[in-house]
Amino acid sequence: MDTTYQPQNIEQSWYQRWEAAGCFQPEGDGDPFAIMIPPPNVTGRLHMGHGFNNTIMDTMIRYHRMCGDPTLWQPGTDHAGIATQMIVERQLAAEGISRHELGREAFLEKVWEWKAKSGGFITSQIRRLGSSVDWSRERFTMDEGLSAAVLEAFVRLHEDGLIYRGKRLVNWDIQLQTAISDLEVDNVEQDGHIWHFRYPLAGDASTKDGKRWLVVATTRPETLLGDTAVAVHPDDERYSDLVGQSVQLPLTGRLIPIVADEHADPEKGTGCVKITPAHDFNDYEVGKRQSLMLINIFDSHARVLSRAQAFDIAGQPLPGADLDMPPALVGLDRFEARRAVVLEMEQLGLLETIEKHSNKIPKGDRSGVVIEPWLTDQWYVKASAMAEQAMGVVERGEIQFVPKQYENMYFSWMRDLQDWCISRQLWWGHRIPAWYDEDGQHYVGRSEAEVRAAHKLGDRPLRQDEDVLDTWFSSGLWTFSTLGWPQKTPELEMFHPSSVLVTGFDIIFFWVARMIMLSTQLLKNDDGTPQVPFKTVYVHGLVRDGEGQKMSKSKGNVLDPLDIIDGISLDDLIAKRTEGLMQPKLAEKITKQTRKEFPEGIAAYGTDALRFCFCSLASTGRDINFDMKRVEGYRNFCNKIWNATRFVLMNVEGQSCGQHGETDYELGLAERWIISRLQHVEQECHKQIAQYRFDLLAQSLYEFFWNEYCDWYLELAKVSLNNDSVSEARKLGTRRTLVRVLEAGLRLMHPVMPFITESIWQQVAPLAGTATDTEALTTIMRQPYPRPDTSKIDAEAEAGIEFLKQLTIAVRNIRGEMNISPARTLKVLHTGATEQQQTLLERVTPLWMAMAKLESVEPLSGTDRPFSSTQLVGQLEILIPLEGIIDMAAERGRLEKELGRLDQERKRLQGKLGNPAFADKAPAEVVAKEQAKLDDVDLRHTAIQAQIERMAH
RNA sequence: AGGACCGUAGCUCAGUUGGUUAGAGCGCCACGUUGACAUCGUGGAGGUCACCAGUUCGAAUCUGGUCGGUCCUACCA
Repeated sequence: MDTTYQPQNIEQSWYQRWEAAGCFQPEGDGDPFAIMIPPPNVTGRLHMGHGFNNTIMDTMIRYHRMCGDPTLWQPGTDHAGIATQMIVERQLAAEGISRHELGREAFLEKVWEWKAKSGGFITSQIRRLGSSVDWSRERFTMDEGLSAAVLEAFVRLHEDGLIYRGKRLVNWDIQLQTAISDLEVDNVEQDGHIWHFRYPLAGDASTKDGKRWLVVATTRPETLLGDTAVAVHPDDERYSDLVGQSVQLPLTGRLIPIVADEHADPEKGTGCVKITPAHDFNDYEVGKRQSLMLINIFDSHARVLSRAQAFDIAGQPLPGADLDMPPALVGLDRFEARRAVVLEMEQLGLLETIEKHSNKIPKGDRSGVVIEPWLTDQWYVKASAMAEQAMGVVERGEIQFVPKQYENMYFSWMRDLQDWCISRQLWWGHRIPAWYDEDGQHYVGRSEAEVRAAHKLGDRPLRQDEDVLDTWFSSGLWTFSTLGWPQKTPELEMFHPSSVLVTGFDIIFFWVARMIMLSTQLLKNDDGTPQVPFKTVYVHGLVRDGEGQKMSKSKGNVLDPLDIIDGISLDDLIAKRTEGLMQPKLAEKITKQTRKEFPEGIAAYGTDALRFCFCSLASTGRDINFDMKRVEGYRNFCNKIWNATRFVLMNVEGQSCGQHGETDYELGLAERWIISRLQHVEQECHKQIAQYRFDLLAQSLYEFFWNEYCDWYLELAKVSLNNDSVSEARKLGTRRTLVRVLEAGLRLMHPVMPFITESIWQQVAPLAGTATDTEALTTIMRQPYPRPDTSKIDAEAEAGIEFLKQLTIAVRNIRGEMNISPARTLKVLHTGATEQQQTLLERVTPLWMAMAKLESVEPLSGTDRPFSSTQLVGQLEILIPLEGIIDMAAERGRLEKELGRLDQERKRLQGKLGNPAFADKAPAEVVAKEQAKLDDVDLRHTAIQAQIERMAH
């Protein structure tokens, strides 16, 4: 073995061997355990969030597999409709081609080409993370099978009346030329203005204060052209007599009604609101209530139409009511139109004031352009009934959120859920299975043939809907479409509902909620109740950089997990971070910042260290601030494991360590102790995995292996192995324990650190007598996860070694503080041992002498105390004679410092115990505990006081 | 505006049902290499648990408030 841990030498080959041997496929006949991977974008790249997420999932998966459960980790990717189409369009644009020139079919071919080219990238990255997914079951949302599931789901939901088509206001992305859902809109704070306009009253009406106009305020003057009413509050007395009258809409001359509607807030502005139902979501609602006409003034690029289109509130065209737009405005885009309208109004003397105002503007999360509420025909999923069902399963605990607080988030979103717009005006995606006849009637079915047959359409010309479905529609079926639904497959039977979904809170709405709705709607349990997609949702935080900033390309602080695994030079990292920026001028800043953050680039830490780090960060918080120093620390931990193994192997080489079932061994106190500690850590691991506390799992493993096994047991083992007076049976016991505890420890750590544990285990297992050769590949992956054996918990050994540790630390403390060289052996005297301590002391003295490098240990005889530095272990006082060794002043200083500490502690305890309220009301147990503390402090205090006095003479 | 979460050592974070001398890693200081490991060992320094009030014998922990931070939802005509 190398003297240091070199991850690159051990990681790559093992993954291939596992995969080739089929180790990732479900096996066994316990309780099935399944995780469906949140499908990443097929053409995407791995980021830290994936790294984190995969680590958590793989840890659970490997754990359950080792526990013997049939374990499925279902991998796959989604087609990311908008994102992928955008990439390919951009590539075409670079060649000066638009997708429309290419045509739909040729364009889709290009997309498939791109998918073929780049689609394997992310899956190879997942392999590098060590994720033990079942690749033989890999799925893609555009696969035939999953497409069939999408088709079936659409048709069934339509049959159940849960999918409908309608002309409604949608979030229209004018750049991408498609509708998007509410969730794909970001509201961005922006400085703007509010314009106050006069709308002249029609006829001879006037307001109560004698004005011949109403004043309305707006942030979007251009929508004036589409106004179809002015609203006032029903209880607003200022305008009550005007309700039912009209205003004459400037620029168009149209008469529009004054209506009474709760939407108008008398407190705000003048209390009058212009209503543009075809270009504002609130106004649309007013329009529904007041049966107003809808007037659409824009084309799909939000340019003013020459002739605005009128609809009734149901979306039926009112051709007679169409109207010409002011010629000067025709063809202007919405922002040009805004300026033009304001200018015009000003010239007409109808502009009252302009106020500065900051408000939130809806922007498309992909395109970044301002979203236009626009009237279009779209397909919708009805939310209400499904939402109720989806809330029910969570209320009843059929699905549990971990941490529980996310249930609130889920419920609050579900409670006022809008219908989900699922159609997209894209080409890349699942085409909507609807066909139209010449009259515009639509028919939904699994195929054109089915539609024709079902509706007796003969050979009438039909054309299929051009649009595709929202990617999240297919992702929403993921837990069961990947298992073969709508077929009744054995996998579906066995692994659905899946066990746990692991995801960040940021996609609870996008994905989690929709999966729950679609699964409960489409799948039923044997008793007919709705079937959930998973039983638990483990929600983790988002990985941020060391400063707590969100990682993003434009901030230039993204990290690729593979660069932490393999390392990267500063120059390469800068190149990576500044490549393909949306705003090239950021490059300089990013370069500077990266130089500062990683002056040496990033070292190669290996997958296991990174994974251990991710686990250690998986606490319950919402933000995970990633710190490279911690990865380094866990790389060092790997090195520790590596070198401890080297030590064990060196010490058992060529000698028996009980691997052939030998029974002629004896276990000493140290052996019994470490075996006992192993049972504790095993208990802890099961517990922490069960409660999803991977941070505490990591902590337990780290502490056991480093602070107990390495720091103490290995040192104690040296004492046994290097001592001629120790019997061969005891030495055998030591070697046996060294190997077996290591072997169990490797299995314990394997779910978190698959590579190092496997490569070491291959060497250790035969020595522990646990490896079997019955399988094609003998691997730690298929070994049982250690289960604690409580009969091996040994309180006596734990007390003994605990005592030894205290004795040893006491001597080390004196050495440290007195600056006594570790090379110098010391004579130690002791006095005041209780009977129990005396017994223990006798047992551990040989170990103590070796651990603390002592020349002799003897009881203090007579009343003559030599000048000594002293330490107390309970009642036992240990003395290290000072003569010729210690600086008297230093010792005095040390003692006085300790005395001061004890003084304070004594005061605190005396105060507490002297308070009758405490003594009377606190449980006797607690009082006794405090009293014992005080006794101990008193004892120490007296002893140190005495020592100081002795030094004074 | 409403809601959620958070504020613990210089940094990144643990801290179970209230009962510890408030912990870990990193960083810092001192000392230390004839072999498991300097990717190391030993010892040490470092905290008014954001602040205020309350409940309690006892609060980092429970309650209310203040301040600071993050995020979500809604609205801003």
